[in-house]
Amino acid sequence: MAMPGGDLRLAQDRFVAAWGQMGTAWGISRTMAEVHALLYITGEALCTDDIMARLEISRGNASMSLRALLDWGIVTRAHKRGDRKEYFLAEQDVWVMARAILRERLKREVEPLMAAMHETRDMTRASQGRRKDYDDHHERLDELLGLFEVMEVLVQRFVGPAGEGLQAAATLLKPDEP
Amino acid sequence: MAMPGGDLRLAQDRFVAAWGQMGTAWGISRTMAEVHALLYITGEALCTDDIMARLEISRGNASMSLRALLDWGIVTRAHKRGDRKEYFLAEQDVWVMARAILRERLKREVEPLMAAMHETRDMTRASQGRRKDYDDHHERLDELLGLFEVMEVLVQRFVGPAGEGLQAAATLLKPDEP
DNA sequence: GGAAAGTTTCAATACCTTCTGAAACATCGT
DNA sequence: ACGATGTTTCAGAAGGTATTGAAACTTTCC
Repeated sequence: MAMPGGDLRLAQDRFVAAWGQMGTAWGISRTMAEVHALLYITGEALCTDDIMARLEISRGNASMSLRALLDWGIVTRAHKRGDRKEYFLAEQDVWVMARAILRERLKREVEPLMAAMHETRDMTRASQGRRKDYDDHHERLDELLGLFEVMEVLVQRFVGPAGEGLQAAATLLKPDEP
Repeated sequence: MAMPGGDLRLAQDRFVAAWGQMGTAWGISRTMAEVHALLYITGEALCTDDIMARLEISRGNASMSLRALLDWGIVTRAHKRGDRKEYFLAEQDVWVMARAILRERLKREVEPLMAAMHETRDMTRASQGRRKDYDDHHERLDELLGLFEVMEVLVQRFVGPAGEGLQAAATLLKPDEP
């Protein structure tokens, strides 16, 4: 019975805000998350000016965020016939989206950490097997490296190239619950 | 060949720095991550002053970070006989640690988001089935909610109360590779 | 009970990331 | 080739979170 029309926009705004919030909590700039949220929830191809207007952000900010989203592979360029303006479209398959995000974060943040841990371990290799404190140190590093390796395999397996794995695994897991 | 003794400390510092860096990238304060890293990698029970000295941070900061780590359940209090000072010890089982971290973040960041998405969907329920744009909007929200639900189940299943699931799953997955 | 040792809180400050706005740059149509 | 339209970059400003340092509070021991 409410007047229909404005509430869709309100709902979109709510979603954009929530998604933006989540972004900040996970180390993604709020605007970047909001731009993505807007493109996803509208499902439309929007141009930079549309985004600027809707989110009330500057051109520079919009441009930077769009570039980053393109880098992440969760937004693609689109063109409208007879219009040389560039439009942007969010990946609509949430599984593809999740894959892209996980892959990117794994590459950017987890792999450097693992490399650092390996280097850290090498720093004290000379004293290995001669002193308990050094051995304990190595074991702790190895435990952590093991954890990350397993997680990496899991992620790559589920959201890697094949992709449908996650879905299958999830349904496979559910029946076990009472 | 290198003089042994100092290099363990250097290696620990390296690890602390790397872990701290990772923290910031995932929305955890650098200091909190560093305190945790220090406690984990030394494996020792350290008191606030030890941590302050080693990390060169203020008392207030150390206190806040320790409190947060206790809240997360990845650091516990420890007492030394004949010393009324409080010491802190990091959880040494990396699987327990991972479980605690995932559980906490799920609760703090994912669940509020899901709640917001449900609310968002309810905001436009009135127009459901009457206009295509509204229906598309609902479908997009449902897709995303579905993704999060599956991920939640996965995480809860693997790192939930039972705990050893992840390890098993990982070894189960590995053989598939060529 | 009171001094000493330990712990927590909080307003002020520092720091760092994000954002703006404008200028430089690129591309297209005529 | 030139003007018009669209895009990127960047130095400076804004904003927000993390950190400090000191004061308030708590506990323990004599």
